Amino acid sequence: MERTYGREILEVSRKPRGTREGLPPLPGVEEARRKYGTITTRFAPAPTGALHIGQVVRAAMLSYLYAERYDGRMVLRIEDTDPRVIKKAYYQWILDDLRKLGIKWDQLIIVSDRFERHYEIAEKLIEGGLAYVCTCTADKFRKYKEACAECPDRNLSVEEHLRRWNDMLEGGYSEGEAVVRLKVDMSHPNPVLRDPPLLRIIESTPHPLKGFKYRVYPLYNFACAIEDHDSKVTHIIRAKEHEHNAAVQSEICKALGWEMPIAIQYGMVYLEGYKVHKRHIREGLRKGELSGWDDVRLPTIRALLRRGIQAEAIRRLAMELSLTPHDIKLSMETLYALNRKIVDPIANRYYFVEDPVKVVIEGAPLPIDVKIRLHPQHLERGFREYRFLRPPVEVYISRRDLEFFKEGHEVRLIELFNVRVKEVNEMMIKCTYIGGEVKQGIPKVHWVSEPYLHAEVMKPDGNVVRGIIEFHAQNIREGEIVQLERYAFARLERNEGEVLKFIYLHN
RNA sequence: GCCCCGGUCGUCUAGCCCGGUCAAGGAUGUCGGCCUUUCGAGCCGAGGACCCGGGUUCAAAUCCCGGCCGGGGCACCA
Repeated sequence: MERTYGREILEVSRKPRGTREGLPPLPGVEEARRKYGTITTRFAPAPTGALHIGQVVRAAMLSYLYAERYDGRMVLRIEDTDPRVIKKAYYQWILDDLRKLGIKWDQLIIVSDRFERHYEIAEKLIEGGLAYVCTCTADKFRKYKEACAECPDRNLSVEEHLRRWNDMLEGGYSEGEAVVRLKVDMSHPNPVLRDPPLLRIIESTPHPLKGFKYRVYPLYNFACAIEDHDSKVTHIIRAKEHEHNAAVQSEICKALGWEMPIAIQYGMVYLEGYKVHKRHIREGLRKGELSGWDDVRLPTIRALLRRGIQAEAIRRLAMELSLTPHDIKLSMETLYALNRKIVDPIANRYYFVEDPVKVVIEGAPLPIDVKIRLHPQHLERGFREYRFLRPPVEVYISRRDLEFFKEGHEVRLIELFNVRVKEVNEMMIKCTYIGGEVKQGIPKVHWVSEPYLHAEVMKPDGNVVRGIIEFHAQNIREGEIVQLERYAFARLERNEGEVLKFIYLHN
């Protein structure tokens, strides 16, 4: 008798193997639709600087893509609840950067417009005995927290706390002297749940939008709970640094009888070779080491766009990364690979020669006319045309290609003709013409001839490479991405007439 | 110290919930070849991973326990 251990019947055919098609499903979509009619995601940055790739590629992009996929809504919320760390300019930057990435939102909330609402909720919680005004110093409270002890204020009457709350609003307490806390449990195993703070006083720094109008400001968790609820957010997508915040928000919701949205905390995103902390960036900016938030050395959206990274590449990257819970070390190479495929068909080709070396060719059958395609797969875009009338024929090659120019060796000047190297010295290379037909098996080298233009390419490390570029490059529009053949893809940032200034994209 | 999360090719990811189809798929990078008047794109091929140890089971990448490693949090920041 044969015994089979395998399943005898292949019941359901399982999910297809291999590449995932699009985004994995979001949990709780059907339930959210039943309850709220549609799903709503949100992206809630603080205006503390320019958005960077790590922040955007998941939190922002996936919030948008999921909203789009499920035909839901996306809320963009500016978390401007700490006037000490935010700046006015960044509000607009956030909107601009997101728009350039093709991210569209259905509702924009500036949290500072909503403080009255926050006060209303705070008062409600205090009235219900669910929150209280604590006058411990931060230090002192930390001690209570460590000891799982309640602070004496906690059990004062509701009337007293209401009085204190009023004092907070009216100016009876100064910065640091009072804070509203949610009454949870001072001996909760998770320390963040031991009566977390909800609102605090900031009176010495004017708010960039509201000035000194308010002196009581909500903390992140309180603002999130209220704003997510009021704008009917069903799915929160954020990094796992917020894991414990989800628990706090859940407690706030519970106290208010609200339902907590589904919170998905994805793993940390580390960018290989970058320091993404805003602290580092601000420091570099202050010291003048960085030219701005769009400095090419930075992984900010502004810098990436400036270099020529396409919104579509970031979108594809987001799809690829999705919402996995483990930490990842993201390599820029992955982004470059995606971008390269997008940019390759659009980028016209030009010859750029870094650190030029002169090549003099004798014996060429003049005149010679050559037409070089702007793009190898798109003839319709036209040509770069050249005419050599009188001897000697002179071109420049890149010093990097010097290795091919050994006496007696043959080299093809791409799209021009083949030469044999006669003599190499410090100043120049002398060659003889040996035919125009494409010859296989010999090195092919690009070149630039007179009249040429000067070009500068700013590399990702901030260094500038200088060289010469063909005359036809003056047709490149500012902002256009081209391929400097056998060198790199680059974006023309400025055409200064005599000098073209490029930003290096990737090879 | 306390509270949490996670560990599949170098990297990113599929599979894990519902154990067998997985001697683990895709992408990227690497190497080789083709194509191409680019070191780009495209095409073909190669190499490359289930953290470790127990347990459950006929069968474990998948379930359970322990360990190890990585990460986050313990702000009157977000």
